[in-house]
Amino acid sequence: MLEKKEKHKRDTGLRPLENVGDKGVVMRFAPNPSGPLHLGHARAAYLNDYYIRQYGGKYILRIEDTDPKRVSEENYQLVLSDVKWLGIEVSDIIYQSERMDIYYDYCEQLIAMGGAYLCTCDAEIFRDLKNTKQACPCRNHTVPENLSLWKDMLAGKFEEGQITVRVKTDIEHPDPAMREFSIFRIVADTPHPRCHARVYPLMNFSVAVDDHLLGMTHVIRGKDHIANTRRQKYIYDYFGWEQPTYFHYGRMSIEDIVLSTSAMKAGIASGEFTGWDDIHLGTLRAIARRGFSPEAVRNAMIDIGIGQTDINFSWDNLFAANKAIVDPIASRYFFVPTPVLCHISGATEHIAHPLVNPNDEAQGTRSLRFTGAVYLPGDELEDGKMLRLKDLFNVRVTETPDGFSLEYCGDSLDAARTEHARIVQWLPREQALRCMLHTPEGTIEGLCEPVVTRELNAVVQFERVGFARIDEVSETGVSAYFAHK
RNA sequence: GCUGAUAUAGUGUAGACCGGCCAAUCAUGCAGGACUCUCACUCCUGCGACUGGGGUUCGAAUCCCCAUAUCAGCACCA
Repeated sequence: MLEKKEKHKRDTGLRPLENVGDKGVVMRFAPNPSGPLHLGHARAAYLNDYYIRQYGGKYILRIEDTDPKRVSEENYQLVLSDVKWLGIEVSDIIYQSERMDIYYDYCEQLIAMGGAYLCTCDAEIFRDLKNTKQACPCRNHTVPENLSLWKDMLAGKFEEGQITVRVKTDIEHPDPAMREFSIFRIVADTPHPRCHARVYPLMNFSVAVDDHLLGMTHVIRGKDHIANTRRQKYIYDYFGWEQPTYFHYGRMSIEDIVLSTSAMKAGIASGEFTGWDDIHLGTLRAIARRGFSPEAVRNAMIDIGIGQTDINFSWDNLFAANKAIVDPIASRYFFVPTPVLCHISGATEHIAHPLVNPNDEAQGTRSLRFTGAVYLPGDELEDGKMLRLKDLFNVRVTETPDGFSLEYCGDSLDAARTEHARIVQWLPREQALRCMLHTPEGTIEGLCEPVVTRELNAVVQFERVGFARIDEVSETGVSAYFAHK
């Protein structure tokens, strides 16, 4: 039994969790609504989701919207719809902006027990003191003084930047990151779309309070939070709470893709990108548009796992994961890139019936009627070569001063095989629809089967070209996005 | 500068906590082959890695130290 478990563990990739309670685990996905979700978010979302599915329990979607400068009404919707696309098992949605009173209350408690003080020092001055392990004068406030300042802060008696609440840690802590960090600030002039606050908790406070109140058993987040975990320990200790079990996964860099929200925003504003779903971006919307399924992203992320090592995200691995999902179900069609119209002499009318999916004959066939002229991929035309038009017949190519002339040379597949003729995709002159195939490297103009129009939003395989998602169809043409080979 | 972490094939990952069964797993990629009316799928074969140096030990990918490289934090962002 144990041996079996060991083996299973390896198959699924992620190591088992310790400290799992009777009711399973409570974990969270906690995005900040400052833009749409991207592949980096997907990793956090799926790693947590993996364990919820494994052990049962609760998966809390916590919207961390305590910085009014970074949130907007539009972004909430983006995040929610992206979460939906991910298909994770969310049991509750919490908005931190609705919990301000809770944070204020706990802050007051923390002040009352001497764990925090109000600091009116200028941020830069404080930083210099902190860097030389010196306490600022505010650290000596008495508890009543602090409580009174806290009330004044809440009452609006200070301007933005004039006062902050700091946790009393250890001003001589060897790690400068641990010394007396801030947990509340004033944001005066930026209204919050969802609450009427002026005093906002900083992440280390709201996260610690919420993780405890919501009963988190395990937290999986990026290693940029390692220091925060240790800072939050001070808060847990003051309140006598027990910290959850943490995992901090490493940095993931992604080649050839724009990931930072600010860079994306700038690019969209300048017109470099068409929008959040521009295929040069690493947003989930872009990934979806290119024809990747959430399951493929999930599998790729679980495969990457939870390690602290910094990694290079590999498109190859995502391609393979997506292919595994899409190949069995994608309908096959002909797409002819850089098409050349060719007349074929010596052939009678034929109707070809290529399989919609060669691995599943039940999906039927499509039919292409040859009446004398076809479009062929320009790259395949070469003087003297025999070509096999897939599911149709063989032709001999001759180069002439004004192009290529093709001559019918039999139906025999065996003949084509013995001559090592390439089997190529083709389209009848009468059954060819304009098709723009967009790839991150550029757009390929071509033609496709007219029935592709019924595949809107589906991923198809253009034979010998690759998988693509049909993004737009009209009577005059099709727009498709290339996923991978 | 200070603090903390990480380092296994081209890429990702297992093994490291509890040293030997690891001349190192699986996937992906690449190369070759079989199958196939797609350069897809499936199948077979092959390629390819323990950052470096010391130490502990009968024995080290695994423990310790140093070096190097990379990353993170040191915000009144998350």
